[in-house]
Amino acid sequence: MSRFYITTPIYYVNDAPHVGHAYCTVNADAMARWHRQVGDETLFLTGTDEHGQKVAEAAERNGVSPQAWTDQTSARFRASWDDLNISYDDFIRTTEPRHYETVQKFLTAIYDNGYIYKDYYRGLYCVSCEDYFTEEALTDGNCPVHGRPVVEMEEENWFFRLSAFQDRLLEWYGENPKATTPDTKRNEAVAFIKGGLRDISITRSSLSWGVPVPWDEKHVFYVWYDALVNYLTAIGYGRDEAMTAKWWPNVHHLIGKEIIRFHCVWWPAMCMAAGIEPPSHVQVHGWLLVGGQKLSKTMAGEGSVKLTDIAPQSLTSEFGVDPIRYYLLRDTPLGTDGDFSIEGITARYNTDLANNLGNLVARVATVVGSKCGGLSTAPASDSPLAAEAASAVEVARSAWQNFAPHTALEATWRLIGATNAHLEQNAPWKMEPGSDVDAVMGDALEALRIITALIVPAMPATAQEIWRRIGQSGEVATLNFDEVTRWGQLAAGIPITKGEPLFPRIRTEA
RNA sequence: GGCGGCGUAGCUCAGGUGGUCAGAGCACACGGCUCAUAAUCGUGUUGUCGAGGGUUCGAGUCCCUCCGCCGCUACCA
Repeated sequence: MSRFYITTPIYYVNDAPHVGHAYCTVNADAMARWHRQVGDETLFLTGTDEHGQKVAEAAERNGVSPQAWTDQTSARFRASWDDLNISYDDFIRTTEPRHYETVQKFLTAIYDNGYIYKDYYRGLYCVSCEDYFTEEALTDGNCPVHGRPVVEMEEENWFFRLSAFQDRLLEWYGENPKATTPDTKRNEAVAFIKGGLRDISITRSSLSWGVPVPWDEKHVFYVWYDALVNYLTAIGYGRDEAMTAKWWPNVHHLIGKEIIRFHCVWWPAMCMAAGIEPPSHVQVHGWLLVGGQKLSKTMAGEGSVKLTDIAPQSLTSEFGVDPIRYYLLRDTPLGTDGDFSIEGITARYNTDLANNLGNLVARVATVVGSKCGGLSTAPASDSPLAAEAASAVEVARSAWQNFAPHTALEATWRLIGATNAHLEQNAPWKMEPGSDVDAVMGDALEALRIITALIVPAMPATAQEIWRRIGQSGEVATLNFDEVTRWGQLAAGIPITKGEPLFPRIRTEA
C-alpha cells in the first residue's frame, strides 16, 4: 500500500466559485477517490486563500472585519464542493492559527538559512490604487485604473534570494523531468528559469491583513508567499514532524496553467531554501473556454460569457451532480485547454449517460425480470466479455495512475459498448427462459458490476445506485479496486431492481 | 523581438525513433432488432494529413521557406 497526497490551489475568497474552480477540484476529487479505491492512504486537500489587499478592501466596503468577510466567502466554496460531492479530507483556510504557525516557521527557516534579506522595492506607485505598476502596464504613462499620474516610490521590503536557486532548479528539473507534467508545461517553467531569476519581494508593510513576519513586526508576508505554504500547513510542518515526514515530498499539486511560475519555480526554490525537498509532482491543467449558443443567450445580455461567470450550482441543478462531474472529467484531457458549452454537456449526457450507460442498466434489468425471474445469474468464466472487462480495467488503472481521467472513462465506455453489443448478438429477449438466457444475462450483469466499480471516481452516487439495483450490498467505493473488478464474482439468485431511468434523455429543441 | 507549441474527415481529436499511418468518437446514410430512456447493434461515406520546396527506394512522420492561430517572456489570486 502506498500514500497519495493531492492538492488543489487554495481559492481566493474574493472570487465566486465558478466552473474553473470546479474543473480543478472535481479532477482532484476523482483522483483521490480512485486512489482510495486501490487502497492508498489518501490525503486530499483544498481550501481558501484569505489574505491580501483586495480582501481587506472588500471587507471594508462591506462594513465588516476581514475575518468576518472571509468567513462568509470561504463558506461559499465549501457549499459548492459539498454540492459537487467533493471528498476533501482537509479544507484549509489561511487565516487559521495552524497556518500562521507553519508559515512563520517555514519562512523563518529560509531566513535563518540566509536566503532572505532587506532591500528597497522601487516602482511606479498609484496612490489611489495603493499599488505598483510596471512601465508597460501604464496607460499613456498614467495609472491604468485611475488614469492619474503615478509616482516613483520605494518601500522597504524583505526579499527572497530566488536568484540563488537558478542552477539548482535547472539541475533538479534535469534529474526529475516528470516533476511538472505535461512536458510542455515543464518546458515553460524551465525556459523561464533559464531566462534568469531575479530576487522577489515577499513582504509588505503597507497593509496588515496577512501573516506577520516574525522577525519584523512592521511587515506581513505577501499573499503568495503565505498561500503556497498551505500545502505544508495541512501536513503539520513545524508542528508535527512525523506527519510532515509521512506526506512530504510525495505530493501532487493539481494547478491551472496560469500559476505555473508560482508552483514550478518559486515554490520548489522556497522548499530548497527552507531545507526540505521540493514537491515531487505538479500536474498542470488547461483552461475551459466558453463556447456554444445557449450559454450566451441565457447568461450574457450582449456578447461573451466568461467561464468565471458560471456558478457550478447552476449546472448541477439543471443536469445533476454526476453528469457535470462526468462531463468535466471526460470531455477535456488534463493538460490541454477545452471547450465548455451547454451543447457539449447535453451531448455527453444524452450519448454517454442516457443512451449508453443508463439504457444498458434499464434493458438488463428488464430482461432479467422477464427471462430470469428477476434474479441474477452467474457469469461464464470464458465469456468474451471477460477479456473486454479485463482490458478496460487495465487501461483505466493505468490512466488514473497517470492523471488521465478522460482515458480511464473512455476505456470504461468501450466496455459499456461491448456489453450492449453482447446483448444484441445473443438477443436474450427472443430466447425461452433457461440456461442459455441465464448465461447471457449473467455475463451482462457481471460486466455491469465491473462497470459500476469503474465509474466510482467519476460518479460516486450513480455507481452506488447501480450497485444497489444489481443486488450488491455495502458501499462499492469501499471495495478494493483490483478485487472488485475481477471477473466472475457475481452470485446467482440475487434480486435485480429495475428502477427509474438513471439519466432521462434531454430533449433538445431543433 | 526572443523562446515554445499548433494547423489531420462536418465537429473534437489519436497518430515515440519515416515503410497497413490515413485512424477513433460524435454527426450523417443504409440495414438489423424491438429487451431498453425512438435507446441499441452492424455496415458505410467524407480527407491533395495548412501551402511550397528538399532529403529518401519511401514522409502527417526529418530539413528549409511561407501562411494562419496560440502560449510564455516576473512579483501582487
